[in-house]
Amino acid sequence: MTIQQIEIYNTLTRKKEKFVPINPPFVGMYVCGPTLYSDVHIGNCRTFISFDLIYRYLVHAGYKVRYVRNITDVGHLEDEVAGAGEDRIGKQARLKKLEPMEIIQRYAFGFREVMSILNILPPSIEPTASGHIPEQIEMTQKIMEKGFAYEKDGNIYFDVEKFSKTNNYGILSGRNIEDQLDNTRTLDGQEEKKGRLDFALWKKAKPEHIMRWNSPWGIGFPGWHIECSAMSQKYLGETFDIHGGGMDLIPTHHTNEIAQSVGCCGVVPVRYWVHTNMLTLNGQKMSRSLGNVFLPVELFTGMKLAADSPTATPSQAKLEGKHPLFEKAYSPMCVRFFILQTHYRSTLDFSNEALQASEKGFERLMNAVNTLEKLKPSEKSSADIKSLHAKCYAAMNDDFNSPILLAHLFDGVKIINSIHAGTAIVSKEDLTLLKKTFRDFVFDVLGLKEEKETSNNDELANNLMNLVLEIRNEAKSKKDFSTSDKIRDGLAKAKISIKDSKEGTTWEIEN
RNA sequence: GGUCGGGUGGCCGAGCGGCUAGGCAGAGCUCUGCAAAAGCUCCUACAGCGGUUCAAAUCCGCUCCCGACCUCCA
Repeated sequence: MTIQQIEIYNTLTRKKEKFVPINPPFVGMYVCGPTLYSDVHIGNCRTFISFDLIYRYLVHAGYKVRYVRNITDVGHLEDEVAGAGEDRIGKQARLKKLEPMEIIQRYAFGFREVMSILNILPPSIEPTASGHIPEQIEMTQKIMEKGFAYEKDGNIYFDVEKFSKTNNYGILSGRNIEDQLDNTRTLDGQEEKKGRLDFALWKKAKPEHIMRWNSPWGIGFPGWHIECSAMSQKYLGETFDIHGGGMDLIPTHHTNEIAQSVGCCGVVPVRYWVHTNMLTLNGQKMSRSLGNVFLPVELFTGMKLAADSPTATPSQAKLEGKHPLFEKAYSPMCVRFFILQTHYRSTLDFSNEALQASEKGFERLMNAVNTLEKLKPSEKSSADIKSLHAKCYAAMNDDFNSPILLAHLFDGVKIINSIHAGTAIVSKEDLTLLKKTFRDFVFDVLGLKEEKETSNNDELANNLMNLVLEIRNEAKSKKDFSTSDKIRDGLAKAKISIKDSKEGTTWEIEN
């Protein structure tokens, strides 16, 4: 396998660049993972699906990827402004009388289950912030030694204005620091910080704050951005290839990550910054603060999570009633397909209509994948399979353009169906390539998988269906169509659909 | 208010100077006892107004709408 030449859109330069890893064929990729103070919503899932696509393609393209995706579990401040000094995880722990780590464990379990259901591959390393407190303290110390941070009553703040005198603080967001400082918006509780853009590296814990660790500056907990800098550096080095996350992280989280790393080590931490766009609902970003989020389990079932459900983990959630947003349940692979039909840098608006279109499209694609296995080769080909194969790579090489890839695969679907219908032919060699193309791209790269219950593994069902279909075919051959239609209608009521073809009758269970 | 990104056919979504994706829906035809599936054909759009160019959905300017970020958020 030759390594593909990939172009990646780099937020740093605002254009597509040739992807050249620091130490080929090795690639270091860090993606900001979930903050486990609540359940992941489907908007979060979009980001993880996008990076799963990128990870899968890099691996498929021949790279040896170390993919690090963190879990933030130290409890970021919920309401520093009002002086509450209580983190979200700690707050829930008190209210529900649970240990903080008990809550983390539950959300982590649910998160991993949802990832698995969506066929998102686990990263190479999934480090937790709470497991890397010493690294974060050490990094904070280094930043202080370099003079880019100051202490104030047990809190350590990063000095953005000082940093910006020798560095371009807004290099990622494209904002200049004067504009940001001039921002008329006023925030309360800023008196501790020297500058309004300064951010905490370490926070002193109030007595009621449950998640706490010892540090050179007293009992406290790490700031909101330091864990990603510390953990990426630990596992990928001071400078690594790709750093990703949702684009809402650009102006603050990632901007501060760069400042921390540069402030600590004097080198830029990341070569390619990759950002995914948001999932919207009626044109509005799905977010917790807007309250327009829905959960994967609700989408997969079309049901509403019960108010007293102890968890939103799909396998354990308690559901009640139809979800007002969904006309029906949408399967995980339908959702994945829906997301992959849009480029990762575009916003994607959720709607029943769009989801149902994806459902049909996904089914058509998977039917063709199955048909492909039954095709017989001919002497030569009437379609250009090599070109199709090349176009699939070209699409992915162009900034992981999955919608274009799918468009090409659907061209392939037409070819497959035409061959099956006898209006096109393929050579043996081309058929092998066509099969490889579909297997590689549909399963390995796009990460789609068959969801239909393959009836073959249920001997009882198979035997029964064979008998029923045999009776129906006998009736048909006697032109006893009322009997044959009665069988078909009866099966349809039992959610079993059948299709007559030249090779015989096939059946499947509708989802 | 500042910064950034958008407005594409009935819907979803690519493209980002010439070759006018793809999916879904709709119409007709073929196949079929009828369905379903599949094949063929049709429906040909780029917010508005100017400009640059032999050529613009694609570049430039203005206008109108929408969104994101500036405060935790994928």
